[in-house]
Amino acid sequence: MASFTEENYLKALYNLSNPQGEVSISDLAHSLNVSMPTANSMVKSLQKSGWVLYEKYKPVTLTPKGHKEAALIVRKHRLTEMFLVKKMGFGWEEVHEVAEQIEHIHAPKFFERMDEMLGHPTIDPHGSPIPDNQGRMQEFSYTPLSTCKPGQTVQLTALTNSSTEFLEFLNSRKLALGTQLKILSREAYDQSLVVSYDSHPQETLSEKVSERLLVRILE
Amino acid sequence: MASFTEENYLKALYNLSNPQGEVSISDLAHSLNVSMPTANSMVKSLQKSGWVLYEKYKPVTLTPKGHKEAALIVRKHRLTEMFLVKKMGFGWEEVHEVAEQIEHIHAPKFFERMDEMLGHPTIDPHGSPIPDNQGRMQEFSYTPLSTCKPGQTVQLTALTNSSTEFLEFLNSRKLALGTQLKILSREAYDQSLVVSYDSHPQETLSEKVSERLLVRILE
DNA sequence: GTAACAAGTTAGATTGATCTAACAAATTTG
DNA sequence: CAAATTTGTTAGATCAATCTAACTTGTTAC
Repeated sequence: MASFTEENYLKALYNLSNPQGEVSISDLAHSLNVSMPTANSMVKSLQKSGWVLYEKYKPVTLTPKGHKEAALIVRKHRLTEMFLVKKMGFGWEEVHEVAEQIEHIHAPKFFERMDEMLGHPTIDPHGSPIPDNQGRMQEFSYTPLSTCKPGQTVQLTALTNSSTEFLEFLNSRKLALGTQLKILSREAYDQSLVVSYDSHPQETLSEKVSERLLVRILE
Repeated sequence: MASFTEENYLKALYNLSNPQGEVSISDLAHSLNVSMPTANSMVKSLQKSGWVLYEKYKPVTLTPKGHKEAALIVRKHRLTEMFLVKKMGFGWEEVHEVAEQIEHIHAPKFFERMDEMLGHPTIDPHGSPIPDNQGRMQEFSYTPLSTCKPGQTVQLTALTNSSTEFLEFLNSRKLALGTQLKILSREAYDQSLVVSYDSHPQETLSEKVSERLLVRILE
């Protein structure tokens, strides 16, 4: 059984993995706000318990066991976020910190009930996929809005960043998952995009914003 | 800010306090399943942080600050139990362990929402009072069924013990909070009571059971 | 290809929470 | 009341998780 701290390391490794499943000690330490020696010694201990593979001076990779454990923690996190939004009336910008705590609760039935009450959702309130109860996560291939072309119509489907500040920015522009956007033009100088949607005939989105918005191209 | 462990000590002190608000080190250690030296050293550290009053070889008492903190943890525990039963379909015998974990979540709004959704309940699923958001708890003066007399009609209002086993026993006899019982007779030998209620014309309850059932006398 | 820099490691200390062994104080009991 | 028992304390060790300082390895840039 992984401790609270170990669970946080596993989750960080899961989220930081590159396509080869590798994470550097320095990225890990950074992401968890601990020093490199701390991350280093924790990785050694995770290795002893069979959660990760690790060799001196090499990047860390999760074992299948570690990968599944991490995915199930992410599942609990995302189910919780969905529950807070859909069943308890929270805004999508408020749920991260609470979910960060509730994801460590050991009570399978509690999360199974959430899952049922939500009708077995496959994405969380920010469009991120929810791993299934075996820890398998389907990969969506969404396009960053920043790579779309003027004239295209797209639908906002997910975010690459779910910080409170970003979500509050989206709220202020009335941008939500599902919103259909028409791309009117791109400013060559700073790559900002001018778009229209709903009752917003013209709205400018900086590149910083548009690269964090994932969309499905409609036409 | 109290740690997870400190919160458990505060809650134990709250629950174990005698009418003078005192708790012995040995009761505390017992209740938390730690050794006496552990409880002793933790009490010293709780004292340094202002949660308890303590002198060598004397019982421990909570300070007003400690008492309020403990009451607010108990509030989170009992609100959670009620939420699990009323909003998520759990049985009253299943909720203790989950609530034991969720009570440590730091997220005022999460518990405020539970409270609202439940309509500001004053008792939990086992009839125990829920402290208000200032940590004040109203005292009910219920009567143990064991002290009632044949001929009386009473209503089951709370329990002094909420162990899974006891709750499952009550389930098996279809005894729930609110059930009205008529006391038919008492067996002089073992103090067991014969009662009738609902569609149970005759049911025998041992003294061990009847002293854990708290009732309001109707007539 | 070596110097500079970034990344990773080792050593050693600290803190919180726990333990056992040994001793001391308080309480109960014959 | 003195002996026995229970309760409480001190001392010293351990383990998980963290740190800083100092050193080593690997990578990058000229």
